[in-house]
Amino acid sequence: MDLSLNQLRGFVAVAEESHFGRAAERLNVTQPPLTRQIQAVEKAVGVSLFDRTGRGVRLTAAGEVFLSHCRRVLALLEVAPEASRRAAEGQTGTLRLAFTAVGAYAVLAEFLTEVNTRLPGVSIALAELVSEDQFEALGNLRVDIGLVRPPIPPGFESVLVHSEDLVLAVPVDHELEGTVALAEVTEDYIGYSPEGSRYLHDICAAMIGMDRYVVSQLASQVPTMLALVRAGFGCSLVPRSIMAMGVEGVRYCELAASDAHSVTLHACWSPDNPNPALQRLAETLKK
Amino acid sequence: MDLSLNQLRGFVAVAEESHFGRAAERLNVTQPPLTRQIQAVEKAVGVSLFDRTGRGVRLTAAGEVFLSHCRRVLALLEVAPEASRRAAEGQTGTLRLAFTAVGAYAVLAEFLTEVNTRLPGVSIALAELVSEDQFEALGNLRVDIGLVRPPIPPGFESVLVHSEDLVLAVPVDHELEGTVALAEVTEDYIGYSPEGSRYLHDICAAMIGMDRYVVSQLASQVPTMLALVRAGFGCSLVPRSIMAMGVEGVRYCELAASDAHSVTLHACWSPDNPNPALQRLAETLKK
DNA sequence: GGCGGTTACGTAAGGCGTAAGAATT
DNA sequence: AATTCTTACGCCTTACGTAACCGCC
Repeated sequence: MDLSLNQLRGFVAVAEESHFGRAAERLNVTQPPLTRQIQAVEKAVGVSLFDRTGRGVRLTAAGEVFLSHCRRVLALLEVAPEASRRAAEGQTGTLRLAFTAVGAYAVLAEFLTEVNTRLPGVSIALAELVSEDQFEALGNLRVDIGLVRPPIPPGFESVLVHSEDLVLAVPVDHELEGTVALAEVTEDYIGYSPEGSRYLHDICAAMIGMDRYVVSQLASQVPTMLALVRAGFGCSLVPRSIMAMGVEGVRYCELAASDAHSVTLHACWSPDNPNPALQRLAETLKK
Repeated sequence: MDLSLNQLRGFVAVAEESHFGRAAERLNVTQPPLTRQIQAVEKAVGVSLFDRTGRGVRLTAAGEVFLSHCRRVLALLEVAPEASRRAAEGQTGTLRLAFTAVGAYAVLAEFLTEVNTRLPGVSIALAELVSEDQFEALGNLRVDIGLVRPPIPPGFESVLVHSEDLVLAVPVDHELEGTVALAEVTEDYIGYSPEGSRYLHDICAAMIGMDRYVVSQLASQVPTMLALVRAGFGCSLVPRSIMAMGVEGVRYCELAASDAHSVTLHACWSPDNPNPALQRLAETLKK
C-alpha cells in the first residue's frame, strides 16, 4: 500500500478542520472518501494520526509531525510548476560564464552587472579558462557563454562586448613620453604567448614585426608582462583597460594614430545550447 | 488535470536514467505508462521537461528545476512515516514544561537534563506559571508537565521530584548564629503570599503561628523576600536550595531538628494527555 | 533495420457517491 | 435523538499491459 497526494490533501484538510464533515465540504467530496483516505494514510504510516473524540477529531503528536511533512510536500508541489516555467523562460536558473584572465580585467565586472540586470534571478557560475578551452567547453555545453577574443571558430554565435586600443607600457624612467610612434621604440618587446593569447600575439606581431617581437620572454599573463617591463626587459603593448590596474613602476604611452590598433572581446555561445537563460541573454545581446 | 506521485516517480526515474526503457525497467513497468506519465507531467507543468534526442532523452533547464522539487517531495514522503512513528513513540516531538519561579531555582536545571537524558530528541518548551495556572494549563493540555508544590488536585498524576528542608534567612549582622530554634527568633517573618505560594505559606504559618507570621509584607517572589530580609524587615524561612543564590547581605541558619520541616516539589501531569513524549517520560518517572 | 519513444485498445483495479450502520453525547 | 464517523455496495474513472506504429541513426 502506498500514499497518494489525494490522501495527503484529505489528511491536511481533516487536520485543519478537526472535522471530517467540514473537511469534506471544503474539498467538495462526501465524508466516506475522507474516512477511507485517512484510514489508508494511518495504515501506511503505521500509527494513528487522529484521536476520534466523538464530536470531531484531534491530531495526535504523530499527526502533528505528519501534517508538517504533508504541508511541505504540498507547498513544494504547488510552486514546482511555476518555478519550472520560470526556468524554461530563462528567468531563473544558472548561467555558466567563462572568461580569460587577460580579458576579464577590462569587462568582467561590467558584464556581470549587465547580465544581472538583464536576467534578474539567474545565478552565474564563473570559470576562468584560456580561449582554447573555452571553445571546447562552449561546444560541450559545460559552459554557457564565454568572453573570448577572436578568432571565433565556426559554429558559434557571438557579439562584440568591448573594444579598446592598445597602449605602450614602459618603465617609469623610460625616455619616451606622450604620444609615441612604434618606430621610435628601440627596446625589445615583451610578447604574448602564441598559445595562451593567440589573438594578442598575432596582432602585436603584425604591428611590430616578428623580428623585434621575439624577445627574452614570452608571457601570457599580463601581470607577468608588466613585471618584466618594470624590470627593464623591454616594453609591451597592452589593452588600455590594463592602465586601471595601476601597476607601480610602469607607465603608459599613447600610440600615434597611424599605429593605433584596437582589440576586441566577444561574448560567445553555442546556438545548440538549450539553457533558456542563455537564450534569453543572447536575444537581448544581439540587439 | 493534476499531478500524481506515480507520475513524479516516473519523471525522476526517466530523468536519472535519461532513457525511458531503462527507467521502465527500474520501476518494473513497461514503457508506455512512462510515456503517458511524462506527457501528463509536462502538460500539468506547462513546459517541456525533456529534449527527445533520438537516442535517449535529456533534461531541459525547466526539467532540472522540476527534478529538484520532485526529489525533495519524494524524500520528504520517504521519511515522513518514520518521523511520525518516532513522534508516536515519544522519541521525538515537544514537551511543554511549566514551573513556578520559586520552585524552579532548586531543580529546573537538573530536571531539564534529566528529561533530556531520558527523552533524547524531544525538545522542551518552557513556561513559568504560578501553581494555580499550572493545574489549569495541565488540565487543558496547554502544558504537558508541571513542577508544582502540593497540594495536587485530584485527577492528576505526579511523582516527587525534590525534597529539601527549610532554613532561616537572616540579615548578615543578625545576632543569631549556627543552628537555631524558631523560639529564639524575635523578629517578624517575611511571609509567602497565600495566593501565589499557598503551600509555603501554609507550612510556614503552621511552623511559626499566624500571629508572628503576619508581617509588614507578604511576598511570593523569593528574591523580593530576601531583599526585605536584607533591609531588616525581618527574617524568613526559605528552601535550602535558595542558599545557592548567594544573595549579598543575607545569611542562613540551620533550624533545630525539632523545628525542621521539608518542602517538596512534584512533577505533575494529566493522565488524559495524549502526548507520547509525556507518556514516555511519565513511565520512566514513576519507577 | 534496429533502437527508442508514442499511440490504440482491452482489461483490471481503485476511488467516488449513495445508503445504511455504529458510537458517543 | 442528534451528531459524527464508519462500513457496504454499485458505478465510473483511471492506469496498466499488449500490440501495433512512427522517427531517427
